[in-house]
Amino acid sequence: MHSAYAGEVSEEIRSRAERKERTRQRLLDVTLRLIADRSLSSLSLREVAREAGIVPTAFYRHYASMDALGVDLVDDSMRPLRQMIRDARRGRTAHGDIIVETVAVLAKQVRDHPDQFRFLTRERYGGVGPVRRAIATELKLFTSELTVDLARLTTGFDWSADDLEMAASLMVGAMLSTVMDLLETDERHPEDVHAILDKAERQLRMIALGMGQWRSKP
Amino acid sequence: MHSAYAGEVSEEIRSRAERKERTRQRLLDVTLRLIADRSLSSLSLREVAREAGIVPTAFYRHYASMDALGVDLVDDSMRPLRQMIRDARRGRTAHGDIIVETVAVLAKQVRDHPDQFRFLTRERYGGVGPVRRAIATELKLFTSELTVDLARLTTGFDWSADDLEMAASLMVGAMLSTVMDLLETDERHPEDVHAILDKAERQLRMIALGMGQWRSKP
DNA sequence: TAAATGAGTGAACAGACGTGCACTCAAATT
DNA sequence: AATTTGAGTGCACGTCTGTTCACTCATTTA
Repeated sequence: MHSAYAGEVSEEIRSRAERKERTRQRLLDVTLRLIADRSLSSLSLREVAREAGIVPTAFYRHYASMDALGVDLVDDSMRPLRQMIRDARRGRTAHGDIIVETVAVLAKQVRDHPDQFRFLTRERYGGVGPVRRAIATELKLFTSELTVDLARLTTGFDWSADDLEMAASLMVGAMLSTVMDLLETDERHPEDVHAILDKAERQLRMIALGMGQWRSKP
Repeated sequence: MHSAYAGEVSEEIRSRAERKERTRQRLLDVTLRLIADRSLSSLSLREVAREAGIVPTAFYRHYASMDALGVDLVDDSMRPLRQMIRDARRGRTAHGDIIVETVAVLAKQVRDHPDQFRFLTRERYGGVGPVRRAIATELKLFTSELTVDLARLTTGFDWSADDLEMAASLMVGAMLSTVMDLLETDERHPEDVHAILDKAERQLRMIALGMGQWRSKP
């Protein structure tokens, strides 16, 4: 619980700005941890402050409200998703099945950052206005990244921009469903996880088959 | 606001059980209305009671907690979805495009029962445990209904049960995404609604194309 | 007709909440 | 070395919460 050498293991903190940043990060971390099985709106400012080891009023030195913290948390939680795109693109250049690689990357990111993904999927529609809009914006960005990738894969088939976006959002939707299924699965049942990932692969493969047959309206 | 003839327009209520049922229904109605832009967990028992015109303690005559009310509300909100299946099946027997009919039915149900759909999509992942599980159960039922329909349409192509379920859940996912998009769209912009429905049609059509190419593993 | 039932009342409680205000006291600035 | 800054403190407030308890009184039951 407490290491006698903790103070010597971690770097010394002298700067005031640095201390503030630490506290801010701590606020984000405990919030993410606390909403593992509840919604952000059911979380009180006092509870977050208490868990972060500061007095309620000190919270205001960092955020004007819990909503503001929530919006900030969206940025923070999007990092694993952005990393996912980079990893997936790297996997693409290597030999092997694109779909298998993509699902594998997805599974790894969800396994490594469950709280972030839980927050995003939970608050995507269930959250309060500002948070919901922030997530919608980021996911639209994510979808348009995928649209770019799809455009590269469909050169010569004259897909319309609208159809590319349609296909991309279908894929993103399937992937988000997969994420939520993964998060609701007890990780001590590896066969369940495998079934979910297998289903995700088949779904993406079926969409790919559909794309192969698709012809955009002129 | 108040009609002088209100008492004469509606039926007289004498039975006690009937009065209780009215109050219960009123609790469900005001709850559905109040969470139009918030989550169920951010709603207080007192607020619901106040809006329903009863004293807080009278709430307990109907439900042991807000969670219990939430679970009951899932049943209530599922009615439009069940109606949707029936309507879609009826549309199927008539001449015309299955997909166009299905999307039209979906659009109509969402337009007629926005609060119910909002509740379901909001609390599906964002909600508290019991409500989330209740919704998951009902949606699984919905998906298996669709699986049955798909089985009928794919006779002779020896699809495995697993693959049928995979395709059905892909479709359900696309439809739920459509629902959420519809709910977030200002209904005073009919062209936005049209764009969303058009996208939904194309997505379902693309899945259908994929299914045409699909061969289940033996 | 008399008794039992049960939906709804009203006061009271202990606890949690958000936020205002005056404060401390290192670190940063001058 | 003297001054300013600002993250974090401690207290106080008014409000809202869930839940308890003893109650009323119309409807139902016996």
